[in-house]
Amino acid sequence: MNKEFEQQESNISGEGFLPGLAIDTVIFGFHDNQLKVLLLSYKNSSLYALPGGFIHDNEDVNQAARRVLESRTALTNIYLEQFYVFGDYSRYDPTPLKAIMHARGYTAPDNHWLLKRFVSIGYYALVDFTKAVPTPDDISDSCDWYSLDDLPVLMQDHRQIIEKALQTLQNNLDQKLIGFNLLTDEFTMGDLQSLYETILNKKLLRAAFQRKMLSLGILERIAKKWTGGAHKAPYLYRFISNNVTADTF
Amino acid sequence: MNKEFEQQESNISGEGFLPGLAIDTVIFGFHDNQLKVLLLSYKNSSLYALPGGFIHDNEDVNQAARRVLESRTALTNIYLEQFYVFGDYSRYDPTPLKAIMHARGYTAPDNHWLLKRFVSIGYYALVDFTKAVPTPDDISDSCDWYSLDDLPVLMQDHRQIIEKALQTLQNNLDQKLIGFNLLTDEFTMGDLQSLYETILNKKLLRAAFQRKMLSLGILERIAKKWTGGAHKAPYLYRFISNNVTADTF
DNA sequence: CCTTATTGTAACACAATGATACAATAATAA
DNA sequence: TTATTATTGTATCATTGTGTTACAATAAGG
Repeated sequence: MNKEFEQQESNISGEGFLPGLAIDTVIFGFHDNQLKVLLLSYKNSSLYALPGGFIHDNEDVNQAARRVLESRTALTNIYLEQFYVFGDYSRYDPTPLKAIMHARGYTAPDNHWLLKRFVSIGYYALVDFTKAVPTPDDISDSCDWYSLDDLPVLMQDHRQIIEKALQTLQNNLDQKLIGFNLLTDEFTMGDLQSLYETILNKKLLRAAFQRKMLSLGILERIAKKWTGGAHKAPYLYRFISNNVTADTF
Repeated sequence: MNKEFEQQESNISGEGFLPGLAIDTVIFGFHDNQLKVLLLSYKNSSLYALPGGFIHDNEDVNQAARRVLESRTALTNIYLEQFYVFGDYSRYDPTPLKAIMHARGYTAPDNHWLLKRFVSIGYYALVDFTKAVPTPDDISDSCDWYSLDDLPVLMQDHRQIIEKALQTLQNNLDQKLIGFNLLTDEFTMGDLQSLYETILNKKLLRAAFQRKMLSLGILERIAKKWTGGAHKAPYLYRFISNNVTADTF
């Protein structure tokens, strides 16, 4: 697990992995009223990238995505969903990976499996920012949260992947009730509204929002939260429902 | 193009194709108030299958799906959308393809690329039943429409693929306005309602349906249609909008 | 011209949402 | 203690959307 990439690197033919197929995961978190994504930065390189990985030849694709997610966040039972396959030929560009391997002191032969064309299956995950433990993989310097409106320069088409993941999240937010996965277990109505406003990138009417959320019958009102502010204390709520982890099928 | 499979068959290593990656296309049509899908039946076999194919190593994945769609329907400019990647390990079963090749008098070596594990990218398409020209591929006896509620026994997990495509279509029907792609250029409000009822599998109220559709501002009222029935003649409508062909990105 | 079936739409009830208003209430200061 | 302040919870009303019923407007056919 620790020297995973080293094994992949020295495994020139890619034995044990599905060839040409990768997973990229957009892991969303919410903090300081900002939507964040988890990004890796590679050693000896200025490149940032989405957490990703490859699929073992005896492993379900969804399971591989979950493995990637769990190894970068140290969390299990997380909302995770496929959203798009990125398969344009124009994505094919072995130079970044070649550079990474070169920086590691490894010169790959041109027919190395990692330098061939890859099709990437995009997943997005929604995690509790306070619970996730960002964990670099073995070729990364760092694994950290970056605000969506202040992203560093990303490898390949990872920026478009994030953009598309965000669109999917926006589309799904009202239908599937998945926003709660981004909050802590207990939250105020203000927290929830702020989350919705951030994701949808628009202001919502407080009274209507609260009425609608309460009418859904999925919130349990707990206790009051004394914030220290000079005003009425908000209630805390908890999300009540089948703890959907998705994978959809 | 005509001997496409023969080339794939004799090409033991799968040179020129992305390995382990396939496309399956659920092509929907609407006729006789029934939702239909296009299925192939294989020569010397009782197996039915979705139209599918492989991706050339210099071809966009979406383009490959479009190529498959166009070669089975003889249509261009069709609504086509990715909906799910089927990547469970349990899908892996080389026997059907082995049987097909065997029936063709070809005995494949065990390491033949077509007998390895495949991950399949599911697409669905919406076509005008009256315009499509079902066209078998070179290993098929037939390419024909089958009603969704009377499907033959299908290869591998193709039945689940259809089921999932239908769910996606149901979910998208109201949001994206794509149902029109299943009708002829001109249609009555009754045709449209019947289509919606069939896809959603529930009765809709005529007055409310008509009011809503007209309020969307996407229908142009043409002329009246004299059906020969002893009653008021319905108007014909045409769908007005950006002719969305999707691929989404 | 009367019957029949179907279409287009009006009319009303009810539900959902937008918008405004206001009472309730924690802290702080007077 | 009491007034002040900001924020929360919810009532209220207007507007819009949808469910439901009803009915006038026809195309045939007798």
